[in-house]
Amino acid sequence: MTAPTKPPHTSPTEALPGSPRGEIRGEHLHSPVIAWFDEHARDLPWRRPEAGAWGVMVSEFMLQQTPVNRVLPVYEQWLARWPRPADLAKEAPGEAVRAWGRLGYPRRALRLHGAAVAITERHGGDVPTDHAQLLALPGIGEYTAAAVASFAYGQRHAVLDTNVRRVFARAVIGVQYPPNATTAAERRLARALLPDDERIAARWAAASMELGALVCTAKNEGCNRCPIAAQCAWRLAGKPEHEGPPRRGQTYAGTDRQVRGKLLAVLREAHAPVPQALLDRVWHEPVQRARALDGLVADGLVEPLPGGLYRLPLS
DNA sequence: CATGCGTGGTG
DNA sequence: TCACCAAGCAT
Repeated sequence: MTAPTKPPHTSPTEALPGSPRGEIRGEHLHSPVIAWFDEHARDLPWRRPEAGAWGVMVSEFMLQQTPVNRVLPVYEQWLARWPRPADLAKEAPGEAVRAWGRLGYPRRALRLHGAAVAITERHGGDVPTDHAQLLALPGIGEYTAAAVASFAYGQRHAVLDTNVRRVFARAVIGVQYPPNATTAAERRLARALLPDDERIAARWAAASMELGALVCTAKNEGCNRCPIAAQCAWRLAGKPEHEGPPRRGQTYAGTDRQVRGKLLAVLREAHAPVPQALLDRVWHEPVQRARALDGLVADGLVEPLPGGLYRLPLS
């Protein structure tokens, strides 16, 4: 459940900026943000009651690094085809990869399939409610475990995604962007800001995330629409620009990732084993091409067959 | 803890 | 145009 070997911190509120006497527990943020959420929350299918925990979990996998608009149609197909974890667990993993389409990072499809198998075997086919059990599933990390427990089951967890981190960085810390990697100080802050009441905490988690997604965006932030603009430390400081080294951008053109994407696209479209010669056409450079294909096989995304044939994995 | 991992939209 | 970005995870 809780992290085992954490040295006792001094005062949990000691390191909170703008919290001279530790009275910052978020009361001045909760009400306006939740009220804003009640008014402006998007009507997303995984937020409807009928989505259930499985719907929430599928959406969270798909939303890991992929925008909502591209997730929506795939999510609908996925839930219609595999309405319960056991339905997906029965399929070959390659079918999950195929149905993933062009969402990107297809290892997520493999992990979601693996999670469905584990849920079927270990949890009687029901998405576990326990945070630690969620965390133990493939493809579920700190964020997703908290998100499923909070959104699907209404539990009280600090849900710290990139949107929330940005909202906290601005509203509380007073800087434009959060650190590259999530820090202990951010986790501490998120826990300190979590409302005591379980139901309100779950609402707060969704609301603060939505605020970061719709208003407190990375670029072109909409302070004029922000319910906590009056209390925002960053805005009050005159919205200073991010200092320090620019965060490393993700190059793509010419990388193995691009080659892997092209190879997998061929295999997704094929419904019979594909000869090597067909895969060779996607990339001119043989060394990189071979490395990319080997990587896909090593990741379990591609299954090699005798005779130089390849397909999406049957097992 | 820095890297690798897809894809398409956008200013 | 092209760099940057979008609800992370595993290693």
